[in-house]
Order: sequence, then C-alpha cells, then structure tokens
Amino acid sequence: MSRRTETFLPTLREDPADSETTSHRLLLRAGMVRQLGSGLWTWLPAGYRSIAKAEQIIREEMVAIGGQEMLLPLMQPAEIWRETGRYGIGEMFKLQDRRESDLVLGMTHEEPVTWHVARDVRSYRDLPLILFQIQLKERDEPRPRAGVLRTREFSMKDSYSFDRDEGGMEESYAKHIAAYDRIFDRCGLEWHRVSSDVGMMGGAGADEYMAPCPAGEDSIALADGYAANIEVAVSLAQAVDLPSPADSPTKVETPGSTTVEDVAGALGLAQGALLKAIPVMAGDRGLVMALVRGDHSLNELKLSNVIGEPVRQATPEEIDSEIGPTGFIGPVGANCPVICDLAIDGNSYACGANEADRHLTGVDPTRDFQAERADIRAVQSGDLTEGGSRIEIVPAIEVGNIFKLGTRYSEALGATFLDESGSEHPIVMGSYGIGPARIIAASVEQRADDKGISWPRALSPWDLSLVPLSKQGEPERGTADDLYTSLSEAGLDVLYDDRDANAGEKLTDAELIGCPLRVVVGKKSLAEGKFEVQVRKTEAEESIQVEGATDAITGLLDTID
RNA sequence: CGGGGCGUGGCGCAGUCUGGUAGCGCAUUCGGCUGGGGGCCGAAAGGUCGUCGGUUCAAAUCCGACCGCCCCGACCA
Repeated sequence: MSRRTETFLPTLREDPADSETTSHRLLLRAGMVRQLGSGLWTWLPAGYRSIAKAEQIIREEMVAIGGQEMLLPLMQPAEIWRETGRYGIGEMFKLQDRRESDLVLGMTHEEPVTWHVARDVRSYRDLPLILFQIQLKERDEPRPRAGVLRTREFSMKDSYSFDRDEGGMEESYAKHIAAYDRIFDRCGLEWHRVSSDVGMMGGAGADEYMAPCPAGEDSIALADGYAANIEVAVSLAQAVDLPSPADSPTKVETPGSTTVEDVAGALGLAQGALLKAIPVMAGDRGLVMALVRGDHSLNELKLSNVIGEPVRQATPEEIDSEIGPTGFIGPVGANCPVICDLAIDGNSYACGANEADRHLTGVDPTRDFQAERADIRAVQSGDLTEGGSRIEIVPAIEVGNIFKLGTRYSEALGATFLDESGSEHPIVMGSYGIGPARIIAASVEQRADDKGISWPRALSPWDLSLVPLSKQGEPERGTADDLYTSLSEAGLDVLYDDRDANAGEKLTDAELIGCPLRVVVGKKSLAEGKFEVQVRKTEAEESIQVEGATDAITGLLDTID
C-alpha cells in the first residue's frame, strides 16, 4: 500500500550531473538511490523494495539447495586474516579499537565462517554444509564508479560449502550452479555463465555470472555453445599468409617504422606475419619478453598466470637498457627470457632487430631463438571457437561468481574433520557470491528505454502504478480510490499517485519509475466505463471494463515478464 | 597511483579570463486560474560562492595549501 503523497520518492525531472551510465542516471532520477559519498549509496524506499525482492529470490533459491542462512559480523579481528595471509590486501579497510586491537571490515567472509566451522565441526557426520548470509561488504576500491555498480560498501549474498572431499565439493558447486541459474532467470536478466580466472581467491576453478550491458566493466567472449571471460577465453587464430621460409634471418632497413602497421606496410607483409614483442617486468623474474602475432594483442592476465607473478609493462628506459631501441626490439638475440604465443606457429616472420631502424625477416621461431610457448594472446571478435563458431566480445556486469576453494582456508584455520576410520582431513570448501545491487543495475541497463526504467515484475518496487488524472474531491477520484483499495486487497503492491499534479507529470513519472503496468483512471475513458492500461515494456495500451477490473489487472500482470 | 574535469539557493547552470552590492531556469511556500503528457498569473522564502590562509581600499573572481566529487587509465576477492 503506497500513496504517492505519503511516500518518500523524490524523482528528478532532469538528469543529474555526474551520472554517466544508464542505471546510475535512472536509479537517481526515479528516486531509488542517493549518493552519500564516493562509492557509498543509500537505497531509498523504492530502491530498497527492489533490492529486497532480489534478496528474497536469492534467499529462496539458496534455501532450496539446502543452504542455511546466518549472519556474521561485518567487523572482524585482524588475526584470522593474518592466519590466511590475506591481511595485506590493499582493498581491505583496517581500523583499531580503543585498546589498539587490529580490526578489519569484512570484504568477504571466508575467514570468520571457516573459523566457526573449524571450532564446531568435528566429524564427517556434520558434513556437508552450505551456510550463507546476506550481509554488507566493505572494500576500499581504488576507484568507485558507475553509480551502484562499483561501490565501497555493498550488500552481498555469500555462501560457503563445506564437504569431506573433492567429489562432495563438486556436488555443492553443481547445486550452486543450479540455484544461480534459477535466480538470474527469475530476476529476468539476460545472463551467461562463463569460466573465469580464479583471482585472489585462489582455488581449483571458478565461474562467473555475467549480464551483458554497455556499462559492464568486464568483457566476455560469446559464441554458439561458448562463453568465457575475456581474461581466460581461448580461440582459434585466424590464418595468415606468411612469406616463404628463409635459410636464415635477413636484416632489412625500416627507418622510422616503430609500429606493426608501419613495418607491415614498409615490408609489404600482412600484420599477422610480424612478431610483436611486448617487454614486461615480472617481479622477481625481471624483464620478460612476451611475443604475439602482429595482428594480435597480449592478454596480460594470461601472461602473468604463465609467469606466476603479476606483470607490468616495461618502461622505455628499461627496454632501451636491457634489450634495444624501443620500436625495434625482437626475440632474436634478446637478452631476456621470451614467452611466445601459441598462435605463432609458422616459420617465416618479421620482427625487430634490436637495432634502430632495422628489422629481421625470415625469422623461424623454432630455429632462431629460445622461447617458452604458451597461450598469452587476447581473444578478438571474429575469432572462431574450436567448434567453429564466430566469437563476439561484449561488455558485461559480473552479477555473481562461484569458486572452488579447495582447502586453502580450511587448512589455514584448522577446519578439519575425522572420517569413519578416525583419520583427520581438511574440509574442502567452495565460495559463492551474488551482488543484489548489481542485479538491480543490470536489469535497469538491459531493459530501460528513453522514457525510463522498465522493471520485470520480479524486481519492480511496485506491481503497478495507478494514476488518477482527476484531482482530489472530484467524482472520478472516488472510483480510483476504490480501485486502489480493491487491487491492494487482491494482494498487489500498488503505487497510487494521489498527488494533485498535472497529467503529464504523473504519466511521465510513472514511466520513469517503470512498474510493469500503468493503470490510468481518467474522465474520458471512465465515461465509457473503462480504465486504461499500459504495459510498460511493450508500451501496448488497452482498455478494461471497470467491472471486474481487479481480476483483469491481476490476470494481465501474470502474463507479462 | 598517473592523466583530465568540476565544486555558486534543493536540482541543472551562468558569472571567474578582465576584482567593485550574487544571477537564470526548474523545484519549494502562499493566493488564484487550469486540469489527458511537466500549463498560466501574482506574491514570497531560500546562497558563509567547498575549506583555510594570502594579496588588495575591495575577492565567487587573483595566489597558495587542503578537502570533496566525477571521468579515462592502472587496479578491481
């Protein structure tokens, strides 16, 4: 039951400054959220209704796979984070109490939940377990952005599975996949489950749930039967014409040609017939040269996974002093380890000669230099999957993720159990997250039009907007009042715009807020004994008889979304 | 962390270059008209111009420091 005159729903007529993405702009304008500080967002009543609906769907599906809801502290002793070696994470908020004890604000809850399991689970009889909570997370993001998409504080459903062995963990993982598939379907999102990098969580495997939309921070590679985060995506490289092999490399003059495009043009070669050398600094290993085909680009994450350490691009000074003049470097005779991409599978390439204004042609990677071979290139739109499907790369929001953690946390925190024979084993864990705010933002991004938000019924703050065009005291208003009462008694959530405002203001506001259905009570149609109904998503309008209107509206709502 | 931008009534902006009594639109309050896509008339309220310091007879405006916010990149369990 919501009368607009009694509801804190501050809609904005104009776009706020500083709102770049669709969801940021519309959630603000529709009176759903307000910003308190950088990366700190308040959910106003309307927005909180939507968040609560997403959380309830999540809750139901988690319970359906045997999850048990609980609530862990947001503030945690630093000690358990030291034990797992994660106290040093830069995104973690740290503080001290008045006795100068170190505390952290939880950015996730593996440590405390595992700590409890370590103390209270002893036997294989206590396993398996799936524990979950819907709790705030705090992260000192280097750069909060895009409204509620990347914030420093946000609600997350996080669940943790505890099993006696890998097989059990795989079962828990499969249960989460089933639950997550249902959750995102019920939320009306377009989504893909993609394989992903394991990141800082460590562990044996990970999948992400990605909702494609222009504001997405991640990129995913999509093809028939294939979906992967760009970070780990693999593809078949497009074929390239190479010149005839040579007995040995030939040095050629390439004055001023420092880019792949210049060199290919100067030598009359396809860009793919060049070797692109990308020097990186890799922690303890120092300078390493990554080598990809000239028409490809390096995937730094793949490279750092191969090297086993984070990498950064080498500076021109480092390149000049260690290898050769920037723009003319190559693997032949280079004074550093070389990692060569798998797509470099021919025997006659051109590359930098490590001398100013000179390149080499006829270079055979298996003959002319030593290299470790690995998949380090970035997948490109137009590449083919192994099955032959064309890959497209699209931006997407990560709305959920699931990790096979293994025993990293259970071993660090002593979470073990005794099996039937009395021998002790570490518990095998999984960790699973969903961000309700990102579900809301993704839904807005995927479904909004130029008039505003368009909610699926599952997430809409109200089932419908009821808009009387008459003002208070006029006879038509009484009819609208009756309809409001009747719809509410039928169990529908109705936003009743009982303000004495102009028709235009009320109608555009209803479209901005975006409930799936808008019912207008106006003099003209009422004279014919009818109400006017508009489906927000399709903008299809129809008239319904005043008589039996509540049933008709209930029925119509059940047919959309 | 590197680069760029912005901070002036609730919101969106002008004014800053060239120092001289702080403005516009919308919103708000009151009175009236209007009543199917943000309408009209009249009256009113509301601003230490982000903060601190400096220059000056005089600072929103010039100088310095700091704070906050946004965007691009880096980063992002």
